[in-house]
Amino acid sequence: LKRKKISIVEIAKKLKVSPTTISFVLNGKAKEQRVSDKVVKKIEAYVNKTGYKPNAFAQSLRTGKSKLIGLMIEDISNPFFANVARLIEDKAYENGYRIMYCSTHNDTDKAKAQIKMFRDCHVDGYIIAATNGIEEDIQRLIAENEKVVLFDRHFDDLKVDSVVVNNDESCYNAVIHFSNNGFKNIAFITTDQTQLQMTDRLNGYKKAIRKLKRKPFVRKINYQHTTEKIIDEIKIFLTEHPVDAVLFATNYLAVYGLEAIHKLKYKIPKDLGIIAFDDHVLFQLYNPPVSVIEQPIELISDTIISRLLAHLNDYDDGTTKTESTKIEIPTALIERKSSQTK
Amino acid sequence: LKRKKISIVEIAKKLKVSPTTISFVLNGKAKEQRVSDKVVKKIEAYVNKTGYKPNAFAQSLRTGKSKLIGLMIEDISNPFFANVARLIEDKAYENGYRIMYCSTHNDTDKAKAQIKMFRDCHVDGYIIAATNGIEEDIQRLIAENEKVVLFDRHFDDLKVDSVVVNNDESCYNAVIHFSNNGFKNIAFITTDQTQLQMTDRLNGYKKAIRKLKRKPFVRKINYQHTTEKIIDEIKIFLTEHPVDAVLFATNYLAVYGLEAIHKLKYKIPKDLGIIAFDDHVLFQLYNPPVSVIEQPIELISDTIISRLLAHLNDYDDGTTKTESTKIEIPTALIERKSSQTK
DNA sequence: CTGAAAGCGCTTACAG
DNA sequence: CTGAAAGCGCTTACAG
Repeated sequence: LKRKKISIVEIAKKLKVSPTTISFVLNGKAKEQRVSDKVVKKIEAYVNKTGYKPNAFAQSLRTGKSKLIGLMIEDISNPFFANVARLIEDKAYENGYRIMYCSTHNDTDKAKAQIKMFRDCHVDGYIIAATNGIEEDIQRLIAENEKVVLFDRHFDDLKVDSVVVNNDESCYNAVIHFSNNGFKNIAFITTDQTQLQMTDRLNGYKKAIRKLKRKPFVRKINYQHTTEKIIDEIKIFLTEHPVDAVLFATNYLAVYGLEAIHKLKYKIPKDLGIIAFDDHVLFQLYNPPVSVIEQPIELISDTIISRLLAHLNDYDDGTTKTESTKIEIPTALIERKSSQTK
Repeated sequence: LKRKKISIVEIAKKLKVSPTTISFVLNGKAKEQRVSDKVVKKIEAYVNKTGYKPNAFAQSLRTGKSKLIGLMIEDISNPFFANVARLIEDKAYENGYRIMYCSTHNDTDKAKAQIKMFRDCHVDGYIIAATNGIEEDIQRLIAENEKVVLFDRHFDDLKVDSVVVNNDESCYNAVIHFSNNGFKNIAFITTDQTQLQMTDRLNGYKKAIRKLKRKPFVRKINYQHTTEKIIDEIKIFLTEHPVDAVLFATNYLAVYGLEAIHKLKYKIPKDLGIIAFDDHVLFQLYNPPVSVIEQPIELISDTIISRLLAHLNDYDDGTTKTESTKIEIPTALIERKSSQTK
């Protein structure tokens, strides 16, 4: 019942040429193999007419390449990851690659299982927003000469491509911006996760506070807690400390923070200035609009996929070998109403 | 450099059995083929020790099955679709299937291209939240005996499994709930899209309004407009009509609506009652919390995947043939503060 | 109870 | 310029 797919051998018979010749034409080796123009035309005409597509399983089995890229992110419902995923997918497609997704929700076991899964699927390359505890697994991939690009988070002592933003400097600048706008007691609300990108953000905050000779106010929230509990914790923190500005280390913490502030009936920015790390559709809609440290998603995505493609092409050449490197991309501080002069 | 994957033939040599026997054991046909216990134990021990996984490309090439399901949704950043996707993926995994995603963003051309793409990838089954204009493409899949389950939207005259909620009745009930809580002039804000699930929602609203002998207030918003424009349009609609309650046909319209209401400085529910179709994390956080028509995501996901698996198993049997049917799943009206007695 | 052999649909050295 | 043949790693009739 199922429509039988036509094979290269059947086309060969019909066109009275060999499968070899067809394969050459299909893979752009017509010139190289000096296939006659007449034959090329004949084959191309037939393929266009019938819409013949080679069986990808047979190709992968034969060549050992899957034309598949494994993309591991934290959470597809986070707009940052959703957008990066979409942009990477588009660019990958243009280059003949397909994407296999997965979300880890910061679960180390899930991440480890997923890497195994990618391996079992013979992906040609890996793009990974790492969780804690998978350093060894990534180390193993590299040792086996797999093509890997990390992003959003990186490991300091791993010889691997990584694409990150300048977390440290971004937070430093945000605190200075608060200060320039008259805010004095500037707090930092972050998660209790020990991933490098989070500790970098904290370090940037601390550095600025030291520079300003101010008192630091840091609250680390347990990410596992329920929404309600997180909101409560932020409320309590804000009432117990004499702060007049808050830098939130992630967009979701800021969403919860806005709710806490609303419940406390604090006015933004009069009672409390706000900046969030990472944009969110709400921050533009909110009243007043919320200032953010914006990550340049397109540049990040382009950089990731370009690096990976470079490595993937290495493999074909055998001669060249792209060096692995850490690429730091600058953020932009979008100054909306929530952090303007009191 | 790349770690060479071990093959079934090499294992066969090492274990001094035939590849056939290993294949039987791996595919659970040991009993059926009366492979001796001793040999089964030997093979299983080796497989567990080495973590051998058969090459999926070779399997697919040989069997003609990919163990892949194509999942087409509107937008992965919409929490409804994100959650459905995650639940379906989990259930599919348990049954040995992997998922290939794509988002259509309601673009007919993209949807058509994606169906082709799924075909080229030899997916065993299709789960589709249809856009307009792909009725023929789905019709063609069915004609070719592909396994298809539609969800969220359906086509009336297509003989295909579809899993939808009772859009009509849900909106009817929401309007009646407004009325029972003392709201009189109840508006419906929806999109200008003509998909069946949207027109069903409108019909439910109209039916209730007729039943209540009230005046209908309907505003259809162009979904292509910018966020700012949509908010403006809602503001204008609310000021120009004497309404005291609004039922929003989608969660995103309600998010924009809340912003419009905020700008108008209307109090909820005193000045305006609110109900949204489909939940959203904000609606629980909002002050006051927003009543919603909740779609039972887990039941929906389970139903979709169960139906598809049933069809997929049909194919193996050859004898049974699961009948296609439309399954309507009831929603629940979550009564939060925003629609309570004025 | 077990194994040798064919074949899924490609690509690629190799021969001419 | 073109084609016959081997082989990627499986599964499955078939033979014993």
